[in-house]
Amino acid sequence: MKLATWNVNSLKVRLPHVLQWLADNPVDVLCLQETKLTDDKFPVAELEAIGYQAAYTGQKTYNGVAILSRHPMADVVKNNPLFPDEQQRMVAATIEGIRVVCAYVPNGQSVGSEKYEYKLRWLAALRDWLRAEMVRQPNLAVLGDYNIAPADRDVHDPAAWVGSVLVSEAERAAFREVCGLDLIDAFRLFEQADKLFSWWDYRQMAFRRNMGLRIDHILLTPPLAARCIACVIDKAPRKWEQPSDHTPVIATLD
DNA sequence: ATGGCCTCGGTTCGAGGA
Repeated sequence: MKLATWNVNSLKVRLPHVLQWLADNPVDVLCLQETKLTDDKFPVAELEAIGYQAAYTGQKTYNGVAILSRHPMADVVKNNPLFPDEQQRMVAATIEGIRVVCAYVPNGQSVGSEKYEYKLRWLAALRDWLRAEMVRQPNLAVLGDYNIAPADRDVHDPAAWVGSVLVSEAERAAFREVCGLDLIDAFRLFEQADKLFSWWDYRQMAFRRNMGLRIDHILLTPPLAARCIACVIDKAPRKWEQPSDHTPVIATLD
């Protein structure tokens, strides 16, 4: 069983990339963020043609999330019932006995801004909802763009980034609170090389210079962590023409 | 040097992302 997450930064622009990536990597589940599509524009037929069904919730211009699955999906929930929100940032479904949560955590813009406070509130509500959800379904995976680099080793230049949005202490504390529910960062279950990231700015030739952050994560409850035999970041699509600024993360379960 | 680049909406610039 392979579960993956990818912020595609517009599914309209990146549909060919997604189709190509799934042809190369026929994962069981792919969580997408920043689809930026209203539901009437979601490419259901194109995905069905390659064997994936979809649960999705989107809006014009911003945000939008989806779960693509080779297997049937049950109990689809759109957004956090504990956090009424115009912004479409979460979708969940039960697939092959696993509660899959796809999350697009707010960016936060800058420390102390209104959007930053919204990010922290959003994360607190996510934690509260996950706490209840884990009781109902101990096999739970939260995949997505967290917009948080959990530790300095997830940052290409910690000194340059210190205190700024995506790495600030309050954001890291919010991330640790989610992990404190007993959710484990699948990537850190394994020995990993240094300087592996999931996002690079489009500017400054950041990808070529590996000036990145690891902000896309797969969190697993202990029963799933025990089944996890690999977690990798696939840099390949970041080298393709007209890429997303994020690249996929994949967890393999026994 | 506090911007660089990309996407969107909707026009040729501003907002937002990270």
